[in-house]
Amino acid sequence: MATIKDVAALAGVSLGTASRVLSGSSQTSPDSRARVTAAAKQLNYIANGPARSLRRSRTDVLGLLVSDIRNPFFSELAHAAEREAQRRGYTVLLANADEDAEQEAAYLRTFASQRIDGLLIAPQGSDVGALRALRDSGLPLVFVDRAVDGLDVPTIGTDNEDGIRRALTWLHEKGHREVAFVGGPPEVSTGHERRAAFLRFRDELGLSADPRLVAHGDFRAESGVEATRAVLASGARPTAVLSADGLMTLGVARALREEAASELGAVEIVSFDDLDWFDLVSPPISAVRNDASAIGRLGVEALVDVIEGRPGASHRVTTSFVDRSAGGAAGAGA
Amino acid sequence: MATIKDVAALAGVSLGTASRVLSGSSQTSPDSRARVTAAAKQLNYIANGPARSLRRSRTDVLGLLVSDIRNPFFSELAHAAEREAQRRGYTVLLANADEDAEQEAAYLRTFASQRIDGLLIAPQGSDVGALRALRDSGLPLVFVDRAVDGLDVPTIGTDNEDGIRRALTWLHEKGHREVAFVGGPPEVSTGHERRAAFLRFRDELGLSADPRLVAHGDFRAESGVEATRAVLASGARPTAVLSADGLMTLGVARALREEAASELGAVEIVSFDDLDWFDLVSPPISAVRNDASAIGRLGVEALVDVIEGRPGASHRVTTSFVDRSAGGAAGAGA
DNA sequence: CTGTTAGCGCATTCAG
DNA sequence: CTGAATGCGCTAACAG
Repeated sequence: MATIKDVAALAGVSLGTASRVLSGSSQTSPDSRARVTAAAKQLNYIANGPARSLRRSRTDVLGLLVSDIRNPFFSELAHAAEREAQRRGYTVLLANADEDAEQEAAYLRTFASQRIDGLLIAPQGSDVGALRALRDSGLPLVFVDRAVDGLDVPTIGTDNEDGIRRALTWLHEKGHREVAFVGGPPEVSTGHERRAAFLRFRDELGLSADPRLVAHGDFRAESGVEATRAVLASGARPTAVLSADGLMTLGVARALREEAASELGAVEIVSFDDLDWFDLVSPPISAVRNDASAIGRLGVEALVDVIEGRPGASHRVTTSFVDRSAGGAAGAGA
Repeated sequence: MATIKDVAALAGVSLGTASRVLSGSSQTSPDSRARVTAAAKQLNYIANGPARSLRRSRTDVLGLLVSDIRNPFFSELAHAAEREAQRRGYTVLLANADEDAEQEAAYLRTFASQRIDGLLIAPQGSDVGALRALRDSGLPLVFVDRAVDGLDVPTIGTDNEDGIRRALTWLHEKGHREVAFVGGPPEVSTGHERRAAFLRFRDELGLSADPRLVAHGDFRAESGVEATRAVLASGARPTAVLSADGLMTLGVARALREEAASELGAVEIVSFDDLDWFDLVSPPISAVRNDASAIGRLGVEALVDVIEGRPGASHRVTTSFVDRSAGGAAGAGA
């Protein structure tokens, strides 16, 4: 691999001049510019990133630590974050905690060692200490999707309460009174917030407060199956299920399908997170649209702000409701 | 951030000794070991990756450049690759070409600059020159999912011909004669191979050779809609559609659903790539199971082999067929 | 505008 | 087994 020294030699200029031309950091004569550029092209020169990072003490790399890359919500978020980062001159290093606190910790170390310029993270909620240490060590940090109590870090999340309100109001209007809730893990902020909102609006709307209607999983499909089975096994007979996560909705649908074969009628499903196949099942699944792209984009924006010394803004992205029921205006928002 | 110098000073040893203890590269006395370890912990020392990389001229990072991170096939592949890499002591830097040759080229440069130890790539098929240059520059390379002609690089792909054969044989046995094919872009190896296999087995089985039954998209959902509409608009009346990609299958299903409302009966869908919601639509979608996890795993294995000087083995992962039709033994493999 | 020089933090030589 | 010294490739002073 050619180094900048080779380029300088071939161009017949000093190392410093070559560096200035290649990084465009300061004025150079048209002549040197031409010769260095030509030499670089001829040698197929590509700057050595680690050396550059060592010297500049920045990497132009952002880390993105998601909870589960196979969850469409996060792959969408990652995609949007990557686009936005590239637009701003950063590269994104993506890592997957797989809903596992230990892996999260391991990647936190890896990122710290790589000396990334900033980290976008959907925290599992467990190791507040590690996150605080990272933040205190000066690493710009922004939370996406999930928040962590007691840490003053910009957070871009969804307005969970509002989303749940839309879903329950809609169910209530459609006449449902026995609504089951399949929530996420209570130790994760989204799990907790959505559950709290469910309980609150359930009561406000006068829906059944039967505790057997409430279950929770871990944001993975299989747990949606299990939670739904648990609700049904308890003897409760919901007419609708509100699932707090898109992947879990898959499990809910599958579990209801199993049961439908035996005894139950059609149970309505409403999902927090809109997946692209929800219009294809029957009955179609209505959903709270959770804007992963916006969260990814705003997350990068806030992170770059922090990196560049500006205050990073927190956001609560608002949701909309997609009514896919027979009478509903499919795709209608707000 | 504490440096190794700080650690050495606090431990009362020389920089060299501290380095030896921390990297375990050579024998050290129990005494120094204890003191250095303690000092490192006290200072919350995390080695500076760029400096380390510069000195060792390796990064312990593998690049993974996928075609589309929102395609479940690739998020599954990425997940498996990441697990396998971690198991072998590497970190994966994941990037998304978004089915775009220019982005692919941009990330190729970024990776080269980062001096990653090796690259796993699902090539778009276009810039053979850039890939050859990379390979010739000495970067260990392995292709996943897609191959590139004329480049001697280990390739882990699916046995496309076999998969298409399974699908068509099954359709033939179910009595279908008018089978439409929604393929991928012919310039991508998987697009080309699956199309060629379709044509071949279509003729061998004596299925309709009506050219209006063949269309192609770009491996994204929307193109599946368009290709299906095009087939139907041509006046052809397929009784089944074979889609060459999971995301496109989503589009195929959506387009057929639209049409079904107006005039068509139920058209059977078979998909190359099995998505997790295929059992939930009616009629359910049968599929060729394309083992993304195996490809990711074997890809990392081959890449690490190349990095460590061993020859990297190419593989054709075999498929199985998931029969979800009324009479079919759902989940049956082979 | 340009050449020269000094490190960034670390692993690794070379002497002890 | 350890300390001292060297340089990986690059950018950013510092003088001209």
